[in-house]
Amino acid sequence: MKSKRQQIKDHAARLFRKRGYKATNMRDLAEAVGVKAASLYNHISNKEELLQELLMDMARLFTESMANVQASSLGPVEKLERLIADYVRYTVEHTDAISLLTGEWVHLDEKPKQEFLSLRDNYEDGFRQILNDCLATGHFNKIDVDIALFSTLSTLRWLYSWYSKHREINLLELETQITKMLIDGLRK
Amino acid sequence: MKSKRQQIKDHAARLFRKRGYKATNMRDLAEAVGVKAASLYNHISNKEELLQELLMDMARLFTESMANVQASSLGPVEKLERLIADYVRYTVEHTDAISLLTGEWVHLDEKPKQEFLSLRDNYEDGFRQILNDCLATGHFNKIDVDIALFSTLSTLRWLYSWYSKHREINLLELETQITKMLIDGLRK
DNA sequence: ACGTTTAACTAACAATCGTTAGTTTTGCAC
DNA sequence: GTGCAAAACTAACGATTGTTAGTTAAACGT
Repeated sequence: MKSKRQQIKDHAARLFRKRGYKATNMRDLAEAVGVKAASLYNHISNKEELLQELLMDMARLFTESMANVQASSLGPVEKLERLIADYVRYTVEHTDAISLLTGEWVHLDEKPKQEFLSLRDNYEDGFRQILNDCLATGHFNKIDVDIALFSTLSTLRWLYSWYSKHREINLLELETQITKMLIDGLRK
Repeated sequence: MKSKRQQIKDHAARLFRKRGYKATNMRDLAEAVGVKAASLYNHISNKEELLQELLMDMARLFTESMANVQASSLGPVEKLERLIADYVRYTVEHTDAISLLTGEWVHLDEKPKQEFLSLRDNYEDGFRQILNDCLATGHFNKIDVDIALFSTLSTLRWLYSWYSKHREINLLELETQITKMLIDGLRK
């Protein structure tokens, strides 16, 4: 059974996603958990800690994913496929928390915000590197690597919203489709 | 010279984007405009009206774009190209307001929220229709139209954030690259 | 120059928020 | 059953918020 702290974090993720961090108050969060507001503070130290942990938990997941891929001996395209597959899986498994990555980090205090953005930048750099290796194989269209990176990450970052309306889809099928979409593109 | 009301809306867009709607207070907005908070109410009726108008102004732009494309006699691929070109142009011309489309609409009251989402759904439906026509020409990979739609719109919706870090790029060049990226995809 | 409208200001309100203090209840070790 | 720690509760605080009332200054047509 999940710890009370984790239950609070789960409900927080759902509410932060639905109404935004700033518009979510501790009394509503408490009600969702089934408790009075003051009782939350037996398990957490403050509101921002919740956002901080939710974001950092996810950021660490992506950092791990990147480290594993980079340490592997796969070819560049297989590496790209692995990154995409991880992203899709994280999205399916942590839809609410993942959704916070897009916009809610602006509400972090300066220090944790920089920490978060730093991890995010590292991930992007790793992604760019691998994408660059892919383009260099000659099996891809000549396209600006920054544009390709941005477009790919955009699709992945929005996936949570699409997935929320298509929960019935199979994880593997989703991975396949997204990979095909991103790597093969539209035109024959 | 811009009306005071428009100046307020411009500053609101910038602040709403930077800190989020809920985290932006009327005193800070007033200071940005160069006025005391109470003075804002000589030009606007309340805070939410600002968000509402900013979002609706953009939504109307997209509705127009779609109507024009649909009324044209272009082929499906040209229609798609036109939609993409419009989106890119709007992003460059109204970067701050466009950025609000992604997440800040959740803070609208129920009625304007439904109105906004309705326009958004109509746009998506129009886009899906045209994308479907494209796929039917046989010059594209066989791919789920919902996935293709989602991926395409994701890229366009995130464009503002990429553009903000690459302001030096030429509008036409950006249009070309994005179109190429989205329509040709990565692989030869 | 004068009167009127427009828009600025000061001050303060009512509501809401995150959080703390102090107290009571719960649940488990023995 | 008793004692103790964990976690719930009530009540209230100080700060911040959007907004209004009432007043003064600026701008403009005549």
